Amino acid sequence: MRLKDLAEHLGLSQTTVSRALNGYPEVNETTRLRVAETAARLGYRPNASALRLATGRSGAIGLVLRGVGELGPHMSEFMAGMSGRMSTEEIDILLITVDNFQDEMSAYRRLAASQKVDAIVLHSPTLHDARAELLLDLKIPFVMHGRTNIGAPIAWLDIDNTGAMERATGHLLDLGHRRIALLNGVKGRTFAEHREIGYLAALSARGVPFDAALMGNSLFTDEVAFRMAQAMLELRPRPTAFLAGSMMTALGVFRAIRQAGLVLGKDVSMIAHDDVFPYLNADNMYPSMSTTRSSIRQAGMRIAELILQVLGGKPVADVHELWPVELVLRESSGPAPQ
Amino acid sequence: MRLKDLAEHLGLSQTTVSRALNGYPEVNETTRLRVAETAARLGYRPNASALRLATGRSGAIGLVLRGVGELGPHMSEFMAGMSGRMSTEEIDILLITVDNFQDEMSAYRRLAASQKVDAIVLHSPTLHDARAELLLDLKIPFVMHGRTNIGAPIAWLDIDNTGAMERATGHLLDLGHRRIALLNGVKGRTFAEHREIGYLAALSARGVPFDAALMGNSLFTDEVAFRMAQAMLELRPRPTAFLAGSMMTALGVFRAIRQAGLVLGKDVSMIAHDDVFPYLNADNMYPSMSTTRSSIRQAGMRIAELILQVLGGKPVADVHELWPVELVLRESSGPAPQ
DNA sequence: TCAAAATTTGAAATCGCTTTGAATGATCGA
DNA sequence: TCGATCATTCAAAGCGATTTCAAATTTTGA
Repeated sequence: MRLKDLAEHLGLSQTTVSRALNGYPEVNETTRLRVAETAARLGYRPNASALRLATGRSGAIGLVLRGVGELGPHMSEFMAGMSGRMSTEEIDILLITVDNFQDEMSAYRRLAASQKVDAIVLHSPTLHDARAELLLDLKIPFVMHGRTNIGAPIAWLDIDNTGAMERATGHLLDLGHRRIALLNGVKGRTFAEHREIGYLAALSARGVPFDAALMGNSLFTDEVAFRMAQAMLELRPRPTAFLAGSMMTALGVFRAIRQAGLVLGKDVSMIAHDDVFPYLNADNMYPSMSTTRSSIRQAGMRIAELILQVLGGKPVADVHELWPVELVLRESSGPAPQ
Repeated sequence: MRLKDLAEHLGLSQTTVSRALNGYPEVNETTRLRVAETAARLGYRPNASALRLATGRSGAIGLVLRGVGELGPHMSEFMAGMSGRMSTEEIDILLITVDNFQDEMSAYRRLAASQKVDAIVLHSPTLHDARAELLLDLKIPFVMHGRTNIGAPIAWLDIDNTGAMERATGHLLDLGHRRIALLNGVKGRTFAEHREIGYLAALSARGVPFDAALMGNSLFTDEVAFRMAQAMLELRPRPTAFLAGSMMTALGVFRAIRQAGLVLGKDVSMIAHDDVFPYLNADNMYPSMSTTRSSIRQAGMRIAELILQVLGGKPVADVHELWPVELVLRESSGPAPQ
């Protein structure tokens, strides 16, 4: 069913039918109704490719994932949020995976040249993100989940990682902990750097010296977290508290603590960052987990909204959101042991 | 940079340039080289919309997720596999989320009418899947992850859920367990029904009666698993073994076991189904988890391959794959307590 | 009542590519 | 040597929508 067929069926020109369906004012209300009714009855839908070619808009926004490994629980929650919002607008998400940084860059070039997407979502930025510069250069609209420091203004949404970590660390210090381990994200990523800043700020505010052996940078998986925590627990004096970068990390740390014959919430405290996975609830853990909490799904939803704003012409310099992070205290964090 | 510009730049017609780039035989080799070199140098890429319109192929395959909740760890692993394979072919994945069954059906109608995708991946089928019938009706190629029972032949890839569950249950029975709880997936889903069949088959083969109180059907999340396991552990005589439908489920069961003051692998056994999440390793759990194991990521990869075959014209009746499932015994399963 | 303005419709150009059918010049065979 | 064949190129017609510009019809106003 093409527009042409529909038009013939109605005894009208393609022009009029097109206008009627797209809500242009210069079409008789009676005609519009007749067209709308017939189109619905016959199940007409404009051919997406033709529409895109004619309008120049692709109706899709791109998401490039580095290494198939990036499509983990964080990303899937984020996407769930994004796509929930986008589906309302008949905009879909184009998913592309690449193996390395070089491929990611050329993926953006391809996307730009082939005009497959109207905008791009950039995630997990580094402090000085080359991808953002490229997209700026390619003049393809984008919104960043996180922040970066390049010359030009860009649209972003981020959570207050520094503040969250400063509060969490400060809280543990107030409970008497002096050896607090930080299992942070990969070095160079903005969020990890921000968290480190918050951590260090809290330490120095209380005059507690920083010990490099208590800081680890890695992916947020159960396994590496387990290994790092295990190693740290062998230090003497050993850490009495852990700051876990994610719930997956927390799982690994938890395992290490138990394996060392220690009790979480008594011998060792932990505060984890919780991105709010529906299938892994901090409240339901045993003991329940103290967390710094911010829904990554909501962030995805909001970023979709911001993209629409940017596409709608809002200046990117005005599209900045810094979300506060809750500190939720539960059983896993308590006073330092004597 | 349009084809036209490139052609003018080269002093050739669009026809020749197009042919040269697409590897048609009727173009002089010297010319082809010159075109290819110039195109690369100028960074020419055909406009995706125009190309799609001209060829009638959209270069994308669709994935519709029901309820934002479906985009969980299973799906993200599956997608990682798919997209890894697809990216080689310059085919991208179009992600659409819907809120309910009705919306999912109309999403397919839309996809078909607007020709946004060349094929669709159908997942989590029911025994008699209406979506498959719709797609058949809409004449849009698709491959199913799982199986369903509709009249016509369709392309599918599935794992041997029945066999896996039969072996796992049989193994527990051999260890002396008589009250074995099954935390299965949602009723009506093919995989859950298949697992139930395997479970019942093993029971009846050993003459052990089935107790409906020991079977639960639900989503695979930590939380519901916890609650169901908790309730089951209050039964007298209580179950001495659990079959967990997923690793998330296993986490919840584990919690319930601990909370009941029992020891996993001694007082209670458990075998979980492991879809192989890179961030949640059965080997690394404590105690390590016995599993029925099948990589959902590999399934995604393979399904991408199958889609390409179907698009290439392979008859769907010839596209069937049933993957065996490993049974990996670790510490969480042991002899029934006396 | 009749020209001017407003309303409603349609023919044709356009988007950027592929592909058909024709044209050109070079090569071949007898 | 000359028509037939082959290799190479191109002009133009699609693909299915939107949109410009013009035409037809109706309404308005003096």
